[in-house]
Amino acid sequence: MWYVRLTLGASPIFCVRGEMPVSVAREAVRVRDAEATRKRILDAAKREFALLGLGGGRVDTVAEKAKVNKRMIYYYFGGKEDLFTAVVEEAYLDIRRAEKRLDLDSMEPEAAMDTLVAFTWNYYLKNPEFLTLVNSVNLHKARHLKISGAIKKEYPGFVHTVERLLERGVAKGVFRSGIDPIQLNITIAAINYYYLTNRFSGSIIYDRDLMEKQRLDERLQFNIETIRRLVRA
Amino acid sequence: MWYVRLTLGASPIFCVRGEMPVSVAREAVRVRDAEATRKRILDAAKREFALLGLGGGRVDTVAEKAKVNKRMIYYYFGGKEDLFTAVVEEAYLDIRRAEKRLDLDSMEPEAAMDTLVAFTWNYYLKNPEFLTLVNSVNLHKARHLKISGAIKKEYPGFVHTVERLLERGVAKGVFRSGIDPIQLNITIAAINYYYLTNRFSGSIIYDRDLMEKQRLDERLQFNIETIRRLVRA
Amino acid sequence: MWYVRLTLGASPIFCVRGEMPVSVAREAVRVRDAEATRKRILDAAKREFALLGLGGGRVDTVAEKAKVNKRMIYYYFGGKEDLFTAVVEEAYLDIRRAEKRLDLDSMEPEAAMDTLVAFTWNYYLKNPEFLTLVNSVNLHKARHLKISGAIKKEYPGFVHTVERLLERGVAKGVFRSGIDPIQLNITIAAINYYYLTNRFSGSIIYDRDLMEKQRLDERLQFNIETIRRLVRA
Amino acid sequence: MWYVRLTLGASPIFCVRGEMPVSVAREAVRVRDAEATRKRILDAAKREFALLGLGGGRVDTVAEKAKVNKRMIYYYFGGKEDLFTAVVEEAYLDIRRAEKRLDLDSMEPEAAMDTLVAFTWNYYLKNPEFLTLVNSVNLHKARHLKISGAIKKEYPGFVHTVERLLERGVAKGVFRSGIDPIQLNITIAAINYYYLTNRFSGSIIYDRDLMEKQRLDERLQFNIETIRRLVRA
DNA sequence: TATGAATGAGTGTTCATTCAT
DNA sequence: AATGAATGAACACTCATTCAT
Repeated sequence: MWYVRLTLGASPIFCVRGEMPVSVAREAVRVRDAEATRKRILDAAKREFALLGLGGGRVDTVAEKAKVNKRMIYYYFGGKEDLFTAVVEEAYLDIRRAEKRLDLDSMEPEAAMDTLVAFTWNYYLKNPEFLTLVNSVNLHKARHLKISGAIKKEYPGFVHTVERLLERGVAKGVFRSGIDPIQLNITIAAINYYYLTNRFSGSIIYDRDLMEKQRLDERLQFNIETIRRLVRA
Repeated sequence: MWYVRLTLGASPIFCVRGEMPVSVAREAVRVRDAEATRKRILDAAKREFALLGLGGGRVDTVAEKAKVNKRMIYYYFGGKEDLFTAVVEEAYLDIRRAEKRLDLDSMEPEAAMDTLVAFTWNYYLKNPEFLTLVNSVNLHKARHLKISGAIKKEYPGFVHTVERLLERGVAKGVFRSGIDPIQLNITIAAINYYYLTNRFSGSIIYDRDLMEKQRLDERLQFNIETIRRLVRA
Repeated sequence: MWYVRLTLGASPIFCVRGEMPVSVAREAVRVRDAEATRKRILDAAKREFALLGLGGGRVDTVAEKAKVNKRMIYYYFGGKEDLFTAVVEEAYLDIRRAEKRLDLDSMEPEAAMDTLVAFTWNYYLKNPEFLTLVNSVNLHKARHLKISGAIKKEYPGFVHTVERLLERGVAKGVFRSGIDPIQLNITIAAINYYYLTNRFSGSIIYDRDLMEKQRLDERLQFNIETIRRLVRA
Repeated sequence: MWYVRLTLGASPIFCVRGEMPVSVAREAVRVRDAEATRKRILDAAKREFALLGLGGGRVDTVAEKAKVNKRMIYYYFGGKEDLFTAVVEEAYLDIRRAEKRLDLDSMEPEAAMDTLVAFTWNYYLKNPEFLTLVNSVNLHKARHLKISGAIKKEYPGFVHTVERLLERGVAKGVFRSGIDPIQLNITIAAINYYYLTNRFSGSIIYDRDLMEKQRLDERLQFNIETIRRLVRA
């Protein structure tokens, strides 16, 4: 669509519009890439919401960070809350995709368990936005998680993987029986998550820089040991 | 406790105190009371910030909840962030005060350890605002915690208590040696905290109501067991 | 002057301009017009700040007077102080533009000097906002003037004009030599400015309506005479 | 008056009051000095309003500066505008009192005229608050000056002094006749006032520090010369 | 698909002023 | 004469969202 606007000084007088002749369009049209724009918005939003939460995050800032017109956020996502929902969904699917790549089924039970703990630790360490996003989700009572069907489909598979892992360990005689895979799963998440999400208050309370390289390595070992002792026969 | 204060205009002259006779208490009248107003604001703010975070919490709502004029918040606390700081400080001191009352030093090491886990669990369960406040503090990189000197004074004592507890267990031959009290402490907090703070997302992800009475009891037992196995010789 | 702009979406393609045919002008329609909105805000702000000063002027009132949404003031100017800065800059440039049109260089020195005094008087008389704006600027120690580069560029030219005027008068033998053009300039401004800016207190103090037509004419003559006597050989 | 207040914890229960027994009063009573308090408020207010104008000046700040309870301002002056009125009145009377001390009547006309110009210059230079106060008064169309009767009584005397001075000069043959004493008076004020009140914008516009010692001396000489030439026969 | 301009309801904060003692 | 606590209206400024092109 092209426009012809007639203005008197700075005041617009009238305006007509019509179809763009092909020859002009060829030269004038800027490359527009819907999927890339959507992705840029989503990435920017993840950073913004991770940094300031849903309440503190600003639509304007997201638009700036994504280098898109603010209007595009509404075009692609509908509104702030929907954008947040999309960010959360993507974050939850991302970690699940990474977990899938672990292929725990093909490892020995003990090694698989250590691997799972180490993976969780490293994922949280390298994707700290995930932690604050999960906190934000829970601050709002998971209202933004309920909507998403994709997540519900992905997660049972994961619990099942841990269940199989426990069963294989019991069969091999290295894990004790009767451990609830969900409780275990929560505990693995907990010991990694808490240390990192509360690293700021922790560093003050315990008067110790929890993010020093050596401290981090220590913590991972401590957590692996905690889970080993929890599951062993 | 009652007080009699003799003042000349506004200048205090002297003050005595004693037990309140019932007959007078009956007639107690609400008048201007700075300390009570301050407290009402602080309580309302704790609820508001716990519910919506620092970014989402509204000064107007705090004033409404506290039934005070909005201006009073600025009169007593200076501003929103300072109010949040005051809320956080009080929350951290509250849990510390409760911990102190446990008197772990007078218990056998094994019982003391179970007690500590159970106390942590129950405190979080009954004071869920504490969890969201801590999350908010960390979302803002503990900026609001740094200022407070009172907190820094209180906490080393707690770590020391756990340290003594571990030492006593080692001496008795029931705990293994070489456990870092801070790592242990973080783990105890983690396994209780994570389950409760992420109860909403957890209930969806695991398709299980994590807040059912029986589930809660189960989790406490699971956590006690986790720590027992972690520390035992 | 009219413009025809061809745009593809929002991207300008080409633009031509020419004289406006009357028939089209008649149908002129108000549409979205950034420049006009900006101008309306600036005009309203000038009136508001001139009336009540920077401290007393209200952003809300400016928005009302300009018939724009209050948000637009922040959109176009950033904030109250920046708006004031813009108002001040425009006011200073306006008087300079008017001074330029005088073309003192083409007049005989004596006439040019009288003209300059009369111009200053009449400009202040017809643009009383300028006087209060200058007062406001100085109340705030010219903080809002320092920023503007455009003003600094414009003013040396004016001093130079007066300098040339004095030189021509000296050469012609009608003005005495050794007069500092800046001191002269300040005095010309002073005798006109003071009478008008302090017209309210003056009318009370001297118990005389300083703004009566005859009084005003008298004052202009008095001022012309003052400067004549000051510069004459 | 003394008070006995009974409080339960922090909540006040009841309160009685009575006359202070003399023996206690002797020791407890703080010196209270109404006139001194009033003066402190007035001084603080003059500084505040001179600095920020009526719109920008804050009652709180005045109270702080005066080290009195804010309530006292209302007790002594009624309100902000009344306080401003009082400040303005005092400022106008102060300069009149100083002018009176000049005793121009006992000097030769030429010397008296120079003295008047120099006095005006020096008074403005040493009391810059007077200049901004006058500006503020006029910004508000002298609304705060109209009320005051004391001023109206004082000022005619001054005009009369200048009138006599002119007459004496004419009689002596050193001043020309026909000069309006009010116009002269305004001009004397103007050339001193404008330079100083607009010192900030002037220093930028003319790219010259108008407040340098030498510049100030120059200006005074320039002004004396201006008036000499204006009045001389 | 993309954009600059516009909006109304809020958001933290401050103001001059008054109350009760 | 003096004070600390309290108030409501207003303040500058920001928010998520929509309009018109």
